[in-house]
Amino acid sequence: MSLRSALLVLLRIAPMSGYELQKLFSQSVGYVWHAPDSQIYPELRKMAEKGLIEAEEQTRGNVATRRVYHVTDSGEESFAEWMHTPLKYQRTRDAAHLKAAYLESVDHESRLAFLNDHIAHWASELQCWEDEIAKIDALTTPMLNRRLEVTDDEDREKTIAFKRFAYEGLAERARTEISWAKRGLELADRFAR
Amino acid sequence: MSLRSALLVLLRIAPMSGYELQKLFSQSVGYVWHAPDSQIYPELRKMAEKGLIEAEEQTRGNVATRRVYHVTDSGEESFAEWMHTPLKYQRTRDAAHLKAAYLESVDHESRLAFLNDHIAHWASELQCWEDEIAKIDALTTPMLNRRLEVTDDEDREKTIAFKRFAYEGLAERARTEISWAKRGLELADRFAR
DNA sequence: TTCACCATGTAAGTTGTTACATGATTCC
DNA sequence: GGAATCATGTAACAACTTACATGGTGAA
Repeated sequence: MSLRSALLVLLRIAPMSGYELQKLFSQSVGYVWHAPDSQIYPELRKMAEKGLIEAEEQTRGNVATRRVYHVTDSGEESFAEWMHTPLKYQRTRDAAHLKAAYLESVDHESRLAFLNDHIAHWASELQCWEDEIAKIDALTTPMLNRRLEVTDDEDREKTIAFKRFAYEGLAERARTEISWAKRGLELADRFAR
Repeated sequence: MSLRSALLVLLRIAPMSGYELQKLFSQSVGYVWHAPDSQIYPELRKMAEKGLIEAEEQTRGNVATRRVYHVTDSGEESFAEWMHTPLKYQRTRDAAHLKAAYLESVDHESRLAFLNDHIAHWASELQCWEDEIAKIDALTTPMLNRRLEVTDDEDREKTIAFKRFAYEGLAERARTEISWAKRGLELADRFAR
């Protein structure tokens, strides 16, 4: 049910269409949660059926319509419930570490390729999160600013602080992965002929 | 297809039945990869159909049978191919960080509960990996020892080193999550009344 | 004989991926 | 007129979860 929570979270910030949600999911927010449009539209329909959100149908031009969803009271309740419910931590499924455990069975070049890929992947994620943190500090995040507009003065610092905290955690994880893989490169060099 | 790879990896160490694989998946190995029996048995069947593994049927007592699978040449090839193929890093879906970003919307106690849960979860994972590393160092890991038995002397150090390296990465990640959540506790205290 | 463990599955449902499908609007 | 973007979906499949279902073996 976490796609539902992710959608609720975003719609709470501002009413949006499926298309806009999908765009967010393929940009910065997408690095925390991602879903393709084929999953978003049906889920929005289901949420509307359950009364968690409501659609306001807008006509674009003469024919096209767009559905802008907003969170209902029942949706707010559902969000609060999710926030108060302990997370189910599911079992790890970590292909990278599984592979790493068997690197002795491949040649030096393949080891380097694997480790450099790992570094490149996490470096790009890190970049994304550092950018996001910089934007939070500069107050140039559109989504955060929209949220702050409807936030009491006294709660603004808190809102910003936890947002930053979340992204810091993601950045730290990326750094951990990078430094691990770099140590792997050193290890690989030790076993190179 | 990574369940397939995980099964191949384990069967390469030693021929095993589905039951034994399932037990490994719910013990130490299960912290790198996990799958329930309902997924394992059908997958083994499919792999046997494709010729990646072969079953040796053993009768237990008078009636029961157990199928001990071993990796075929074709399975070895498939393993090698997997090792040489770049990983597809899929998009993050991280409920913990998603929730963390909205901690300002709940009360102090709920914040503490969330963060302490996070710490407890990762502390238990960390414990598991540190134990595993200690066992690797003491050469008391049954699976690793089985692998070492069929490994050339010159490759043993390498085999041990990469295994340790993999678990170190998992341990470091757990430590990162714990220290992040601890900073979260400090942050929560700052906003407590 | 009862309990822990060995052993193998099916079934239904949810979630996520990939590919396909369509058409409108806006700006250059 | 064409390209980028807006906008909404369906279909098929793959992966994973949860619950159910069955029965044998071995040791106290």
